Amino acid sequence: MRDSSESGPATEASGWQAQKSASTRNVIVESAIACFVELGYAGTTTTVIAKKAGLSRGAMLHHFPSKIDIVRAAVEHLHSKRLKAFRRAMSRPAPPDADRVALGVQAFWDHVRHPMFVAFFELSVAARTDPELAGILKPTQEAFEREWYQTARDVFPEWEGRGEEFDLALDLTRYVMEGMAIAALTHQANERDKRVRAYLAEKLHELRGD
Amino acid sequence: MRDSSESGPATEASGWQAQKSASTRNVIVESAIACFVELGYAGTTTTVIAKKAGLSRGAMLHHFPSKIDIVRAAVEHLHSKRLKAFRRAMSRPAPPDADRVALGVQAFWDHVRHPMFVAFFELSVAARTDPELAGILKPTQEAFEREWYQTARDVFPEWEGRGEEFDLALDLTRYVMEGMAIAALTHQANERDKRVRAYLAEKLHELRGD
DNA sequence: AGTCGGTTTCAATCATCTTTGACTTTTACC
DNA sequence: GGTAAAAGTCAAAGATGATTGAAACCGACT
Repeated sequence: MRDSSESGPATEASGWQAQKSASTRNVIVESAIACFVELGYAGTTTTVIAKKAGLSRGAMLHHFPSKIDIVRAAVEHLHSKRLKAFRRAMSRPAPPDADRVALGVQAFWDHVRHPMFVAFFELSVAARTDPELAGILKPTQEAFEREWYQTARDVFPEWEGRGEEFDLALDLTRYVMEGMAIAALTHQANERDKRVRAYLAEKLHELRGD
Repeated sequence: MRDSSESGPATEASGWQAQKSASTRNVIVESAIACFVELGYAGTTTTVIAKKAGLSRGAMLHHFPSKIDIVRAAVEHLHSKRLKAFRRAMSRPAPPDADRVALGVQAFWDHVRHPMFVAFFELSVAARTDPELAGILKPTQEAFEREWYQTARDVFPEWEGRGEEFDLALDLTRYVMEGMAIAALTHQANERDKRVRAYLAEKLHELRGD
């Protein structure tokens, strides 16, 4: 991190303490996310988060007065990181003659295989029967959905003007990929899945008008 | 597992008490399944199950000494009912000139929209981070997967000989449908989803060689 | 310079609540 | 009367949030 010797207009977090505090909060939040992945949402207790973060529970509860505050921060953190990674993966520069559809399919597949997707998935499932969590998650989910559509439009501008086919392509991609990723959480991802992804790419080409 | 000393395959209740006992066990198991749907796996406590079943906890624990026993029975119950309903829906008689592919898609869609799918889904997600539950669920999941492939083969015998396309069709169908159903658990199922299903049916026709 | 007061970070303990499974008692049926 | 079903009571374990206590740090003042 940056040191504080700079005498510039440090509007935020100029103090050493504030910086340390921010860092600690970050550790806590990332520990919580790791717990969602490893232990599930239900198995994630404040005790476990604190242990993984290497703090006492009391210290943690100083930064986040209650568990729901940690969850709130984790959702936010997760969202921004996931969105950034997704955008970067989708809009990775490619040679002009590359199969951008296939690359996009691969990028989406990598996205849903990432632990962050698992964490978000755990939260989504828990939110189905937990209204408070649902209230926290809802805006984030909607934002991500909007962003995913926008990113796709940016990456495939030539698709403009074929709104029907474009929407269908996006919906289809999302459902196949998410269904496959979720199934792969329980049993093992196998060779046949690769074929499904190849088929999907083929059909996306058709929908684009190739 | 008090295997009564009686000889013969009289699994059905012979005595009045045994019959009542079986009936109560059934009520308990179905209450547990309803709880999975309404409250999620984590939210399903023995207290809630007993309340929904209209029994005292003590009475319930007489029939199922521990919570895991209820879960075990619920998984079994769920499996057999789900499998039966799926088979019936898939192999429903249709007029000879009907679009059996479209009917199959619809049947599968109805299947994943059924509360039993939600219950099973909750259990699957919980099993990801709960080895004991995973051990209970694994054989059941594998059995259902086998049965789904077998049922599809029975319903579409003309697909025989096109193994590659057939497998692809089944995988694709499953992933699209499950992905769509799971997404519909959080946000609302919309009109565009209908289009995706229609598209899926169209592509299944292609894969069959129509 | 050096010390004092106050604040921030971290640690530990406590009381409360929930869930679970064991145990005991009452009721109903054969 | 004896046996199974149902109900009620109990202690142990775990999780949460609040409170108290200790250590490090910052700014200010003599």
